[in-house]
Amino acid sequence: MLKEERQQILLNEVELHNRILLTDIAESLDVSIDTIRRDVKELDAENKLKKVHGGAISLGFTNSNSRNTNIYALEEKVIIAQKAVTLLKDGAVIFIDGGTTCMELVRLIPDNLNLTCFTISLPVAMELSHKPNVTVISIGGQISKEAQISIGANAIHNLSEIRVDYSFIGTGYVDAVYGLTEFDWDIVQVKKAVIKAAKKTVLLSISEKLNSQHRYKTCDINTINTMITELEPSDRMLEVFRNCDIRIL
Amino acid sequence: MLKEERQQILLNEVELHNRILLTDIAESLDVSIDTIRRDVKELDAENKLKKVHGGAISLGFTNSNSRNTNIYALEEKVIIAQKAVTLLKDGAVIFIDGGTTCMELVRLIPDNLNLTCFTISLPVAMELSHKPNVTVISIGGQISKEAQISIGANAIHNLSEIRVDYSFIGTGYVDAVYGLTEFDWDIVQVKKAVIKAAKKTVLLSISEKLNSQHRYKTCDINTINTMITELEPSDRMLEVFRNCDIRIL
DNA sequence: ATATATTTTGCTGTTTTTTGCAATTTTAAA
DNA sequence: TTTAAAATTGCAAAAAACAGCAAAATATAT
Repeated sequence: MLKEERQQILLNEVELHNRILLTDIAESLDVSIDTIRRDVKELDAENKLKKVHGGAISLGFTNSNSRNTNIYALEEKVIIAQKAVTLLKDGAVIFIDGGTTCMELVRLIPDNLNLTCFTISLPVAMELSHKPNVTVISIGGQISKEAQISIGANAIHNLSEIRVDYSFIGTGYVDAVYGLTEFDWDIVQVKKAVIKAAKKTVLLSISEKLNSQHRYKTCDINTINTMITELEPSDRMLEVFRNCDIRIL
Repeated sequence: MLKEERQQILLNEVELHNRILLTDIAESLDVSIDTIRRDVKELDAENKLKKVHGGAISLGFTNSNSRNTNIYALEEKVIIAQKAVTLLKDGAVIFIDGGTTCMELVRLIPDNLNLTCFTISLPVAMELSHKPNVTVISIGGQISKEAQISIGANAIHNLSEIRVDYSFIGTGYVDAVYGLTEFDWDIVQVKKAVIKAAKKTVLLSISEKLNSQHRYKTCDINTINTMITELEPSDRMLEVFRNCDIRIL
């Protein structure tokens, strides 16, 4: 295999998942980890990606949620997404939030599934548009440069005029007592509108975010109808949430 | 075997597989590896492929795979985009259409320029969101899978409520007599709304599209205030347009 | 046709690049 | 703090590139 090939595969993987683990790539390409490490170092020097401890992340991703995002959590997010797709019924009308976990959900939507999807996220809309049987409706508004989602009064107004079966949302922080919270005020406002626009709200959150909180509150925990984490529903970490009238997958 | 023959086989292989290994080719053509090495060196010098350690890769290898930049008529589109950026004034409020030519315009927007940009295109919105001093507003609506732009009643309604200084638009076909035309009815409707929303409309079009027409009409040619092609304004191909009260760049 | 020049090709030894390994240092998580 | 994973460094083996040379093939001139 040519070096260029390998590096191209690296870039594709980074672009696809926003992040890679050196060990995973080394194993799947059957080369030593040192080789991958050197490749990543070169690509970083060429400004094609950003090297981080243990892996690499895409450039567009560096400034966005760097502190909020753990490159190791890819597997967890895929597990969550796999659970979430089981909720999708043919012909459903749903909303999909931005964020990497929701993005994994979108990638796992089977090609034969008929859906109508609303979203505020530009990357999600782009990815959805490749699904042949999904009708995509983008919610317009001012674009948040960090999150690449529509925010502001216009987005909220547009959301006020729709009603979907399910909303699949992410959150910055979640806690049984303080509910869903965010770092950013504008994002909270949009999320509130998203929740209001849905008959049922499904929260996708890696366990790492459980029992954490921040400045601004999106909603109480019992506003959420279903919570999906990568943990087993019986995990004792989820005990506090089990008393909140939430279905846990 | 003739040298030219061998080099043509090399190029075909590169085109077909995007990459070749010198050892493989040498073996399958039953010549020494040095010969292949020399061939590749020549072809590289002629810019027919790119020589790398151990083999060769096709010229578009790095670009085409990572970014989906359509290299078709790229040169011309960059020239057009360069002319278009000169129209951008600090603090302007503009609309940018979808399409590869408009995408090039976005890429050339200088980082220090303050702008407010409306767009119906998902890729344009994504690219714009990387510009630090550009406020991006995405016009929502149903997403056209082919064009990756918002179409439909909602998009048109949203456009009806804005008024920008300049609209930069592309078109499928343009003709002095038949005006701007498209293959797709829905896209025509959105473009009409875009033009209505702008004080001045700037058409970006490669010369290849001049004097071509299709089924559905967006607008008359004199609705356009400025037309930008990659040709010199004095080019005789533009003569027919010069009588239409259009500024030609 | 013959001799000469030019190009092409394969071979040899040398240099460079790539890659994997081991020892050590650094980093980050418990 | 402790500990495990990851990064770094130096090194050596293997693969590839390179330069120079000579033989073979082709072209050109006499």
